[in-house]
Amino acid sequence: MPELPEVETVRRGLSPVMEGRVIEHAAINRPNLRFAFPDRFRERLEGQTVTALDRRAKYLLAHLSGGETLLMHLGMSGRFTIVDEAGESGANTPGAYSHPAGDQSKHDHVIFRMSGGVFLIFNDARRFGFMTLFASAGGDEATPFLSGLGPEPLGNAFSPAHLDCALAGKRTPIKSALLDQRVVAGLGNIYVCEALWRAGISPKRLARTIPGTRSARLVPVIRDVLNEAITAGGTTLRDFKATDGALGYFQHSFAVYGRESEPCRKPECGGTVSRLVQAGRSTFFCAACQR
DNA sequence: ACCACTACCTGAAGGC
DNA sequence: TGCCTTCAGGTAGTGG
Repeated sequence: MPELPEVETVRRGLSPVMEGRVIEHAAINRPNLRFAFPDRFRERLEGQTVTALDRRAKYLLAHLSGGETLLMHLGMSGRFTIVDEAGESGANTPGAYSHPAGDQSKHDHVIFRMSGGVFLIFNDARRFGFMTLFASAGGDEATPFLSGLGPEPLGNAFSPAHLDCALAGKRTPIKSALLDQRVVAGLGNIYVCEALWRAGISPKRLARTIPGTRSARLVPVIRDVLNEAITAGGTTLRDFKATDGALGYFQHSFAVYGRESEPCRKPECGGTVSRLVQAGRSTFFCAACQR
């Protein structure tokens, strides 16, 4: 599910039911997701007010009044659902908040009850997601999950000059380099494929051949594709939903992703989309117009 | 230091 | 119907 546009869609959905509210109860239904939850996780969350909900790359960051920040990653299958009304089964009773509606849904691993009676349900079938806490005062350096990240692709620090520098000398294919969160933070498999198609750059080209005119082409199309996807509410491939259940619709705008053996959408190109595997991930591209 | 590859986990989809 | 294989939006860790 979640690359930057999907995470941003989730952030926008959660923001009104998290910011300024207190985490009254936190149900942690298993000891770990991808990693173990931190010590005393529930106790450190309960009673805290969420002062702001931010996104950094594909991470959601809930800043807490007590000086810690809750870091959340959706992995491949993580999703948040907002449930407004508590079920009839005494959700106000301490200990009875495991699931608001009682319809035990598999893989509902973490449930927050916020002040105002709203439940936030984190469901993650594959458990590649994770949550942890770190000291807010330390900033990005306070957690290894953030400390090595490259710039936000929609921010000012992401520029052709930055890309030139980050890609210089790299012998890995540009496709893999753009998936490296140290180069630029937030791209995933879909948007890298789409951006390379827009820039007319072959995914097989070595990263070190990009600096210069190709970087200058790449930076604006990366911004464009992410902005368009955010506007579309992200991409729904099989199960991504916003917190209110809305489906993303950027998948209808794909030029190459998932379109193997279909015609290239570039006018006059006449090529066919092909698929290859790079670093264990599918790459979709048009060999005719991507050089 | 770089880079490629595997592991982590479940579920959906396709072939037989 | 059911069993088997393959594939999936990510990233930490390992080993060459």
